[in-house]
Amino acid sequence: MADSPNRTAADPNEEIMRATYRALQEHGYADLTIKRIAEEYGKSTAAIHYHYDTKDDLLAAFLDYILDQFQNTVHEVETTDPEQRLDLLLDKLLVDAQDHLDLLVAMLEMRSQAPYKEAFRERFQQNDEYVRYMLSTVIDQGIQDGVFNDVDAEHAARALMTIVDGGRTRAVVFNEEASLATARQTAEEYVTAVLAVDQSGDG
Amino acid sequence: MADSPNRTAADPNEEIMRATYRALQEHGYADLTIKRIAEEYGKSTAAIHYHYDTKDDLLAAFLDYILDQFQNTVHEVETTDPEQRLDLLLDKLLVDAQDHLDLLVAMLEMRSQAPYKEAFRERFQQNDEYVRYMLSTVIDQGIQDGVFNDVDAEHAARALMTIVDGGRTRAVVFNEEASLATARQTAEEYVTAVLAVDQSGDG
DNA sequence: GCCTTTTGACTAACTGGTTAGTAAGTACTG
DNA sequence: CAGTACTTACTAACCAGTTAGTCAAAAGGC
Repeated sequence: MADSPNRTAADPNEEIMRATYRALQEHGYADLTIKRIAEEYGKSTAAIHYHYDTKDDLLAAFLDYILDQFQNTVHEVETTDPEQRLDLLLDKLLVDAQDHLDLLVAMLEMRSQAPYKEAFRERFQQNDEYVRYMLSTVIDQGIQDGVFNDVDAEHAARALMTIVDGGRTRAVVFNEEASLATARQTAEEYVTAVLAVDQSGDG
Repeated sequence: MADSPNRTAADPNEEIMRATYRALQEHGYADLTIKRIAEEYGKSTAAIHYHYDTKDDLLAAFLDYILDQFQNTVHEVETTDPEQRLDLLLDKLLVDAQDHLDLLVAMLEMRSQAPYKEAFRERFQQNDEYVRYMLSTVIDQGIQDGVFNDVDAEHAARALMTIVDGGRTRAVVFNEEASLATARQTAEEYVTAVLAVDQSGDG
C-alpha cells in the first residue's frame, strides 16, 4: 500500500544504503568517501547531501539499516528447545558470518571508531544488548528445563559474546575464516563444559 | 654499551616512536597525521620524512617498536608451574591491558586495517604466533604434568586467544574495562572446565 | 669543509560540504 | 481544466581546509 513494489525499488534512501554497502565492500570504511558512495549511487555527491546533511548522519543511518537486517536474521531462529536454539544462535553469529567477510571487515573498522563516534557506540551497544538478551533468555530457559547448570545467565551470555567477538576480530585481522570455526568450536566447548549439566552418571 | 643512557635519549628514531605513541593516544589512529606526530616530536613534518620515507614506513616501524615492548613484558613471566604460569599469562594479556586502554583503542584501529595493509597484518600475525606459542607450551607442560586433560594444546591456545581478543575488542567498542574482567573470568572458566583435570573423585 | 639534520615554502590531490539553479511531479484553487 | 504554488530530486561549480610528500637552502656538529 504505502510503498509500491516497483522493480529495483526507486526509494532514494534505500538506494543510497545499498550504494553505501557496495562502496564499503570495495573500499573499506577508512577509504569510504561521499564521492565513492555517489559513484555507486550513480548520482552526484550533492545528491547524497540532499538526503543526508552530513557524512556522519549517513553512516548512522547505514548502521541502523545494517544492524536492523542483522537482527531480523537472528530473529528468524524459532526453535524452542534450549540446547538446539543456542546452537542455532551461535551458528547465526559465527557460521553465517563467513558469507559476509568483507562486511565483517568494514564492521570492525566502524566498531574501532566507537570511542570517537558516540552515534556508532550507541548503535553497537544496542545491537549487543539485543543479541545478549536472546542468549541469556535461552540460557535461562535451559536452566529451568534442567539441561543447563544454574549459572549466571547474564554472565554466560557475555562470555559467549566475548568468544563471538574474538572470533570475528581474528577472522578480520588474520584474514582467515578458520578463526570463525575455532570460535564456533570454543563456544561449543563452553556450552558443553560450563553450561550443560554433567550426565556422566547416567552412562 | 651501544646506546648511551642520556636523559631524554637523543636518538631520533626512539624520539619519533615516542612522539607517535603520544599522537596516537591523543588523536587515535584514524586522525593520526604526520603533522600531529611532528608536533609531538617538536620538529617539522619534513624532519619526520627525513627519517622515514613514507607514513607507512613509520607506522610499520612503530608496530615493531610497540609489539616488541609487549613481547618483552610477556617474556617476563617466569613461573614454571603450568597452572600458575597460565594464570599469569592471562593476567598479562587481559588485566594489564586495563592500564593502557587508549593504546588498546589505537591497536584495534590498526588491527582493523590489517586487511588493507600487509605490513600491519604480518606484524600482528607474528605477534599472535608468539603469544600462542607461549600459551600452547605451558598447556603442553600442564598435560605432561597431569594437571591438564590431554587436549589439543594448539586449539586450546587459539581458544584462549579468541577470548582475549574478544575481551579487548569489547572493551574498546563499549568503552568499558568490565569487558576485560568478563573475558578474564571466561578464560578462567575455560581453563577450569575444559583444561583442568576433574578431581571431584578425590574429595 | 663536510656530513647529518632540519626548516620553510611549496605542490598536487583529495576531503566534506555549500551554493544557485533546474526539471519534473504533485496539490490546491477557482 | 487552467493556473499557481510547492516539493522532491537532482546537477555543476565551487569553497576552504587538510593530506602526504618534495626540494632547495640553511643550520649545526666534528
